[in-house]
Amino acid sequence: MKAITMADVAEQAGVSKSTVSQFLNERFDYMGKETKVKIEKAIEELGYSPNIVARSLKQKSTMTIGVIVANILHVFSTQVIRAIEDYCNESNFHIIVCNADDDPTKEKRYIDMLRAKQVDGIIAFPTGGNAELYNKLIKANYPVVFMDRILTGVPVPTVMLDNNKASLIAVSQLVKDGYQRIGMIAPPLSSCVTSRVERIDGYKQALQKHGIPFNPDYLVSGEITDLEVKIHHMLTQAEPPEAIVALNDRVLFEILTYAKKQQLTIPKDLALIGIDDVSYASIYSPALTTIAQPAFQMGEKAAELLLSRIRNKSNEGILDVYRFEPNLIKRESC
Amino acid sequence: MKAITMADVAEQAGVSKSTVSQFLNERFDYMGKETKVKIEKAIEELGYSPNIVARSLKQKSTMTIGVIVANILHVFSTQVIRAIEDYCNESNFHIIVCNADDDPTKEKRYIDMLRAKQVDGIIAFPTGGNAELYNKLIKANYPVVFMDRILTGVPVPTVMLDNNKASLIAVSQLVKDGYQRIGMIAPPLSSCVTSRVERIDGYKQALQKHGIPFNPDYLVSGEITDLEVKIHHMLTQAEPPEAIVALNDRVLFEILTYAKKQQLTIPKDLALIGIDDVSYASIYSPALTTIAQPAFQMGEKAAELLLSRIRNKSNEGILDVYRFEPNLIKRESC
DNA sequence: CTGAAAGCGCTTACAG
DNA sequence: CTGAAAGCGCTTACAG
Repeated sequence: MKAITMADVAEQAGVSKSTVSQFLNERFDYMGKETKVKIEKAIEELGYSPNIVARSLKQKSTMTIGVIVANILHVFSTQVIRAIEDYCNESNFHIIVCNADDDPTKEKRYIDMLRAKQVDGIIAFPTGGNAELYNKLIKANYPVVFMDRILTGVPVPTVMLDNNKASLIAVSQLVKDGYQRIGMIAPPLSSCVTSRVERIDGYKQALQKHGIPFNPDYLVSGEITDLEVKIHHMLTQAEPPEAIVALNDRVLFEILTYAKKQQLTIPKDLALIGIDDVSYASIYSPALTTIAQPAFQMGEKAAELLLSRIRNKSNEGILDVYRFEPNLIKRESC
Repeated sequence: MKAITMADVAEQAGVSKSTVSQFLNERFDYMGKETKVKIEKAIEELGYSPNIVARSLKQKSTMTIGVIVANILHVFSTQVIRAIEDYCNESNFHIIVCNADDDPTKEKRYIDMLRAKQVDGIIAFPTGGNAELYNKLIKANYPVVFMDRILTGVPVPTVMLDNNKASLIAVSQLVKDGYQRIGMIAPPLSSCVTSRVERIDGYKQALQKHGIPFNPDYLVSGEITDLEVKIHHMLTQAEPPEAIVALNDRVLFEILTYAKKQQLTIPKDLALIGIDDVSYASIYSPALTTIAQPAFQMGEKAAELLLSRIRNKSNEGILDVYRFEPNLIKRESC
């Protein structure tokens, strides 16, 4: 584009660069009315727009943050990003979006580059492989907020679903509906994905609470691609579960795929409840009972935490884990 | 974070800033081996990482681009963004994601801010309300690529689905399946959303091609929230359509909601085919026949076009519209 | 009420 | 093979 700079405006208006800068930053306290008008006119005529890179260099603030998710294609991440973007937009921040794909190497590259580009802070779904790096950032008082995953030993404000409760609600609902043989199907359990670990723990605790002994044959976890076989195995044992909690949307999808293929009738042959309110829950037959995460509120909270950290420059009193309530949406699948 | 600058590295290594800069930019042609080692060591010891903002100011390139979508929550946009991000990541670019919500004012604000932040180029789903602004950018030789929408009079490379063909495939499939009374349901038709206009045109042309007269009562369009009433009206007329083409995923959702509520059996009571391959198409009962957009290829193409524009600084020969083939995925709903 | 000057952290001819 | 110097386009004390 054109290369109109502040110097050009200053010349055109017949004032100094300093004065133009004052004008742009709305420091009008001592500015003559005439001066103001002259500058306004010059800006208009030249079509001047300030170079924010130059400002950023001087002010050490870029008004942009980085958001590192596992994969933007996951609906939860998309919703969180949308909420973050809305919040940032109101505060005149922009967001750089990065997909780490649960790969610590990729995550590290992004963190380093974002830092080099001087973004004012980072919101991350951490992979778990860069605890040390994050700790370095924190020690340097760099603003970081985590989402969905807790890294032990990394003291960062973290926004989480109350996963334990989500499982409790799910199991309780199934019990209430008269089921006793309740299973859970889960993705692989790497220990860094806190939400998964917590949901499984919550499932076990909920069973206990209801006086149902935990049966290891009723808990299946594995890569999405292997799940079909494992589900088959689980459901064809001597005394299979009558009801299943799907740990997340992608597991639910696999169960539904299996159910369709085997022509199982839901909930008669198999009752279902899923954590994550999938888009098609209400139009499925039967409509699917789900437990929704308040993704937008969670994203907004993360943005709020980060921006307040950025503005206050302090690390005080916000090293907590913020828990959000899961919402049961009762439909027809159990 | 720490405030280690190139000057610190230079001092520590006992060389000048220039030399450090040469080192960082891998201009090793004339650099002594010893010097190299000294600098490497200094960087390591100090944990130096260059300030890219400073570099950007000097080089007039930020290695970041802006992506303005209508709404990241639309699945197509999410997929396009993911593809763009992947492509950019390979080329060491970052993306700033913006939601314009089909609001020209919001779009303008984003464009202005992105420009001010000196992003190297913009990929947009344009709202249609800022043709003039875009033309200014283009005249200033600023790299812009459009996605999904054509603005007449704005000469920019544009990535599009062959929407006409998508409708043709849909109608032809329905005809082949023995349906003659074929309707289409669509979102509102503001003239700027090219894809919608083209799909409707395509629908009409396809009917003609198959010798079926166009019946205005079989074409319904309106706000998503009003669609249920309109669908009801359409399907309860004397001789209602036996089959329907859903213009996009959101329309399809409304039709399915209606069908479930009215307990219509698909395809017996109503055959369906949807443009956009929705996530639940394969697990729905019956599985839904859809026409998929190659969203990832389209996003990749947009990124490729933009980056090559950025690198070549020329506007030559790429002012075309790039059309992508829709893919029929035949399932059970028609 | 306004301007001259220094500085943010780099890069880049140019000189030697 | 390396360094001094100017400059990218802003902001910010400070002087007047």
